[in-house]
Amino acid sequence: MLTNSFIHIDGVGDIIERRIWAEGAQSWLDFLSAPPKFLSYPMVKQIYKELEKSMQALEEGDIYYFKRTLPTRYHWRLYPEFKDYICFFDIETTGLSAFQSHITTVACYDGKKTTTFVRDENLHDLPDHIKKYKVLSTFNGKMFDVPFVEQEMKIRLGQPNIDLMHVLKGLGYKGGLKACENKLGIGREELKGVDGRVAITLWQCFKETGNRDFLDTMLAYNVEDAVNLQRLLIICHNMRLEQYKTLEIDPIPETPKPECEYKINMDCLHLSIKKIPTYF
DNA sequence: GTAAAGATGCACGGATTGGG
DNA sequence: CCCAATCCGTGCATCTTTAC
Repeated sequence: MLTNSFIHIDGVGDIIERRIWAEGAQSWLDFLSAPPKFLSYPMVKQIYKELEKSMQALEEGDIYYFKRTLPTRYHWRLYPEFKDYICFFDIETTGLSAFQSHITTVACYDGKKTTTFVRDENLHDLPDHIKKYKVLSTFNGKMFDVPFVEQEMKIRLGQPNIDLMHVLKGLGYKGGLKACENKLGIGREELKGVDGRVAITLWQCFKETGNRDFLDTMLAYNVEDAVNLQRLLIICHNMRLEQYKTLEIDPIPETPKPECEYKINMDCLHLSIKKIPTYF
C-alpha cells in the first residue's frame, strides 16, 4: 500500500491521489513509466523527484522519511512494507495517571514472537527491546502507553505509532478496545466482561500473595491484547483497501493466532474481579 | 500574456474520546 | 478519574485551466 501512495507528496491530497489511481498509475512504478495526462508538467516533475526519494527511503528502511511526509491518519499504510519491523504492544499499570501510577507488565508482539516484561523482574530490559523496532502499534497508545513508557523509563519512542483507536474511529468503530473487538468478531470468550481494571487487582494479589498464577493470568490477558492488535490492524487495512475501489491490491491474509504460553487461572481471575473497588 | 474562474490543498479551532 | 491527539467542517491560499 505504501508503494501505491502519493498523498505524502506536497501538492497531492486525497482527491488528486484517487485520480492518479483512476487514470492508470496504481503504483510508484506505474507512475514513473506512464504519468497520468491530467497533471501539469511541473507537477509530474515534482512527483518524480519525490518518488525517487520515497524509493530510496523504502530501500534504506528510513521510517523517519515516511513519518515526516505521510500524514498520520495514513500511517496504517506503513504496515505491509514494515511488517517485519513492527511491535504491537500493550502495558498494564496501577492506574491512569503516569504521575501517580506505575507500569506493572508489558506485552510486545512482533508478528512472530511475544515478549513480556514484569516490574521488579525484567522491566528494565524494555527500552533496549522496544527501540529495535521501526514502527509501533497500540490502542490509544498515543495518549496512554507511549507517554507512560517514556515518562517512567526515561526514554523517547520516536517511531511512528499506528494507533488503532484512531484507525478504527475513522472506520466508524468506537467504544473501546473490547467493544471494537466484539463488533469485528474477534472478541474473547473467557475474558467476556473483563476490562483493564482487573489488571490492577491481579497485580495487587500477585504482590500480596506471591502466587505466580495471578501474574500468569495477567500476562495471558496482556499478551492477548497485544496479539489481537495485529489482527485488528490487518482487518482495518483491508477495510481501507475496499474503500479505494479504483485500487487493485490484494488484501493481507489473516495470520494464525500464536499459542499463548501463559495460562489463565479462573479462580485468580474471579478473585481479582471481586476486589475491584466499586468507586471506579 | 493575462486575468478570472474553478479546483483543491491546507491551516485553524472546537468537539470528542478512552486508557487501567 | 484526566489529558491531549485526532477528526471534521469552514474558510482562505494557491495552483491550474481556459478563453481571449
